Amino acid sequence: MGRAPCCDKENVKRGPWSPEEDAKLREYIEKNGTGGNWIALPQKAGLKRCGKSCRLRWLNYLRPNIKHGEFTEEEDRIICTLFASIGSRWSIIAAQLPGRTDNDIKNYWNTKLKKKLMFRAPQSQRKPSPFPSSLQTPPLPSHSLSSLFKDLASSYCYYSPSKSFTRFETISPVQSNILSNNTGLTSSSSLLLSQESLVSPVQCYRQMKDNFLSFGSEASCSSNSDGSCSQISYGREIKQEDMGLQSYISNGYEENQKFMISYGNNGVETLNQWEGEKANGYFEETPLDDELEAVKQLISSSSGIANNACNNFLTEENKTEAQKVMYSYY
DNA sequence: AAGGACGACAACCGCTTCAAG
DNA sequence: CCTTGAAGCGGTTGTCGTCCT
Repeated sequence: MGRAPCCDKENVKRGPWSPEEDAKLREYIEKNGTGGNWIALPQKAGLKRCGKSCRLRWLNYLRPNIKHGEFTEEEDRIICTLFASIGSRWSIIAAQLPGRTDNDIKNYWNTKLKKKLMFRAPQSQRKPSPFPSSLQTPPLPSHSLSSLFKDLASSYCYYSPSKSFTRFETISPVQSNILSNNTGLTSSSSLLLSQESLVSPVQCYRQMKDNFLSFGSEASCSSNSDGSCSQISYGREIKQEDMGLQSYISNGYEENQKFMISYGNNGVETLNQWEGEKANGYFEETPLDDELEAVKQLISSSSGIANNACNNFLTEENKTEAQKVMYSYY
């Protein structure tokens, strides 16, 4: 037996919303809220629309503080980075872009950003990284976890040059052991993460003081859309939206274990160098041009990185390559 | 000027998730 | 546990405007 339809399709209006309908919906919600029941809302609001349609209209268009129009370069970067990390999970990506809706971002990706990436100049035509080798991604074993962290590190480090970092948490002995045993990283390695670039896509970070985050340390938490941290959870209790990292945490670690902290020789040094260079907007990976070709192929194929990321989060070799290319996009 | 191609984006569809009973 | 139904989500389609021939 199939599910009953959410509304009587014969008697609901479809297609574009008129200004009158918008006004009715806005007025009703501003006065009464959604009441937690979108199905009943259209009738109460005097609209001949499906509840789902009302919800979409409100969330994507009428809701206060919705941002329309051009995406900024910073937003482009966020979208690219997160897409490379988590795939087409637009709602999560949207949560990192205040005022943008998942629909907006999805449309923007499909119509513009994807093409922009596809037609990106090959590396040979881009400016070289000015960073000392110590600041570039250190060599790591070709272990999948290492690749995961390496990629996440390069993306997050790269990608928030405007953020002011003021504090650094060094790795604990416990963390050191875990890193050594599981990722091949040494205790002196550290990972810098900025608040704006890392948050709900993985939702297993711990917010430290002063805009600093460590990744999935003893307490993980889920984030709100404003990036704040409200719900503390541990290891296996992380909810489904944590997806890839959740399964990674569950399978690869004991509960409450700490992991993932920083990169480079030591945190302070890395931080200082970072502070000194961040304004330049560098910090790019240096992929080969054939890697760019790889990501182009992934994008153009129907089973591209989005599907890979969703179906087999952060384990596909080709996605790792795709990430590198995307990170160096700017 | 006509009309076809294309791009942008709003809206819909149908599947999944989740919580309540 | 199981069932049910609302909400959430991502993929797809529809529509409209603009550009090009």
